[in-house]
Amino acid sequence: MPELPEVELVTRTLNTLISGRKIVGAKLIREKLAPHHTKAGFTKLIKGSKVNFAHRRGKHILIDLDNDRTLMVHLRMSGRFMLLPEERELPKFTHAIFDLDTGERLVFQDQRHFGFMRVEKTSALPRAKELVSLAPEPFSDEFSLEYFQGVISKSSRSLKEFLLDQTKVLGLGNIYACEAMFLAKVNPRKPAHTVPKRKIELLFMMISQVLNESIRFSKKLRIDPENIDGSYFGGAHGNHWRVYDREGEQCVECGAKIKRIPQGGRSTYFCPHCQR
DNA sequence: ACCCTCACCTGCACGC
DNA sequence: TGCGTGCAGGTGAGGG
Repeated sequence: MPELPEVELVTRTLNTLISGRKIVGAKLIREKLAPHHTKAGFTKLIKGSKVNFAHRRGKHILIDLDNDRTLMVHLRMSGRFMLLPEERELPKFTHAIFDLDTGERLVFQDQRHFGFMRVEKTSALPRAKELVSLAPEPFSDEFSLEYFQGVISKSSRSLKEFLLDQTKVLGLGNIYACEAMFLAKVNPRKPAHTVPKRKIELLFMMISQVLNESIRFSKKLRIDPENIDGSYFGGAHGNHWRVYDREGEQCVECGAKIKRIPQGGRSTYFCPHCQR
């Protein structure tokens, strides 16, 4: 489910809950969750290590262990972690379990089976194929207006599809892409390279704004360790989307009806009057 | 190198 | 009630 702010929240929560903990047991239940490993190999790489800290790159969660290994995790649509008491029954769709020295279990649960894990040498992380072609982090200096102008002017895809391409712009998903385009008053259907310069600048600022405001919002939330799924925005923030999931409702700016159109097999929500 | 479609899963909300 | 359809906050493979 998560986009960058949600992944950031999950990462921060994991850091609080499990850094410094020893992993006394690791079990891969659904082998396809970590297709690069066998069940036994997965256990061997992790068991007995201690968690140094959790960080992230884009929407990938990176859990550094003290044995020069990093557990890379992508939640995709429905992956989540749960820190459960020892005797608690395992939830449906539990695909991996990490036993901690506290007696608790960190469970990875994923209803749709899209999630992904891989253990990689920490020193080799920068070359990991999942990470190597990702765009710069949106809050880094490298993600500059000049960079953004450069990539947007080379893309002939629709603006919406361009914004979802993690090798061009990192961290947006379907919601924040729609929200950023709405704030910048840009038409999601226009080929990316035809967006006028002034709107590119505005869009660049709005990308930061939507990501930032959600991260700020997430810092006020109290996270349930038994449900670290990053879906808190849906509940607490759910009515605050400006256009996303508001088909047929009135635009908060002009009152026109919000439209939903398919783009790249997914729904784009926008105001046809404001975003021209 | 780019772009497009499909594939990966389950569950839920909807209309008939 | 049941069944079929479309949709869900993501990406990768494989084709052109």
